[in-house]
Amino acid sequence: MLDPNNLRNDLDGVIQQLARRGFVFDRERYEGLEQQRKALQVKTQALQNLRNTRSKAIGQTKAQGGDIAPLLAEIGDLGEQLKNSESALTDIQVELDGLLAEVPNLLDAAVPDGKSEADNQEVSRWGEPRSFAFDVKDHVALGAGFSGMDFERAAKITGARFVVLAGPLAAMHRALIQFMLDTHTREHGYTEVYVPYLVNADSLRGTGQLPKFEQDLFKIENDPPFYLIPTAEVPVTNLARGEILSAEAMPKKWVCHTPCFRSEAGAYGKDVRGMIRQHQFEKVELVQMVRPEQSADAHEQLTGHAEAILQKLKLPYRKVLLCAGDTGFSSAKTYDLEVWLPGQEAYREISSCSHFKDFQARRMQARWRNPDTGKPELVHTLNGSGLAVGRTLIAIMENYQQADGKIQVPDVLQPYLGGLTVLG
RNA sequence: GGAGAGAUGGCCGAGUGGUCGAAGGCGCACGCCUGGAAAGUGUGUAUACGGCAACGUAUCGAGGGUUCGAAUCCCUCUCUCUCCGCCA
Repeated sequence: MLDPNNLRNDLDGVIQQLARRGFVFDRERYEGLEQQRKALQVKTQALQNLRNTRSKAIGQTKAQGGDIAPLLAEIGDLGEQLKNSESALTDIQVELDGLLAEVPNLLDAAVPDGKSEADNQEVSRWGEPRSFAFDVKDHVALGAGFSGMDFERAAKITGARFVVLAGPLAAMHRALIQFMLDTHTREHGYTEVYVPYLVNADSLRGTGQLPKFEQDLFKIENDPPFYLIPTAEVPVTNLARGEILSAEAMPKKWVCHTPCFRSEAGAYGKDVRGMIRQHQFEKVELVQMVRPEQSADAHEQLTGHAEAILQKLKLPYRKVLLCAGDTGFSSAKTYDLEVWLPGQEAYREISSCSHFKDFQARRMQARWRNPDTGKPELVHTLNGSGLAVGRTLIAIMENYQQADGKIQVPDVLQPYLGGLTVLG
């Protein structure tokens, strides 16, 4: 949610900034609603004031043993008027909230212009893509080679865009989760949390998936409805919803492993081969809640924490700053980390690290008490994948493959696999 | 799933129709006292919206209702706790 004061004071500026995303702000509707809101609010409060003073007078008169009949007569249809005014005000506010809930965050000044992925800005590269003396296979072919990756059976059990992993691949998948969690908790200062995988609508509104992106979610009929989490960002960030954190408790740094569920509506035909785009996948997520003045630094650090995993696994990657058109709804600034996939001869997204500033915090009312002012203020939230586990598995398979179709185990993972050095 | 008890400010806790945004205590902040500290003592101590301000309005788990007036009465829901059942 944008700062309502910002909208009132600098509407032109806000509209201009939103245009960078290609978002068209309905100025006329907003101004109309805002005007009505103001008028109705003033009117409603005046009526409430009248009711309060009259009622108080009745109370006093009664306490003194006076006759309240004339006072009661004076009230007339005040109650009716007030009720009408209040409900009109509520209607306007609901409409206004609905309008504002679908407005994306303002972009950070550093975000480059652009419409799509093609306009993203490469910031840096790490590692050298390996050259192979044999024909490289992609992860699907490699997985089929030792029967560790089975899409047919997954389709039988459930449907398209699911996978069954078996044997050493399943073990490495698990080892990766463990390795990532250990690294972030032991070396980067995060606190591990375990959270629900089903969340309510308020949580999704808090982080920005609702109301606009319901089609991307799996919804469970329940009263009230539950949703399968599309990312741990939702339950973890919402830990602070409606709370006021003490200054000493900041910054909050949480790491959380969860499965993630995405309906991938609108992604038909995209990445249909293999494990790149699934309805269910595992992710280790980093979430931070920091003081506003520290959030820019925290964003760089958090991205570095995700990079550290790729570096320890010796996987070549590049860091990309997303352009205006490719930056997500709630984010002010996003870095993607893209890992090199020899099977595709391309860098593919494996982590997305976003800085939301106070956009999510305002939706959630996640605050901290600023010792300088003594007042509660909105926190800044950040998160990033550290990393997407399935895609990391793929990257290891493709980058560490041997001519015989077997896969070397990265050094850092060997302790997690009982010293195993080769899969296959 | 069955039975019962609850939800009030940072915390504890009073308050069953009127001047209650809410007694009292704890905590916290500032001051007094002190050589310094403890104790004692004084004052202050929620959030949001509107307003330049004075101030006004709302909020006692949430939503609805009754009433001139609701923390207090009624209805629905949510959550917490206790006991029974069931289960990993």
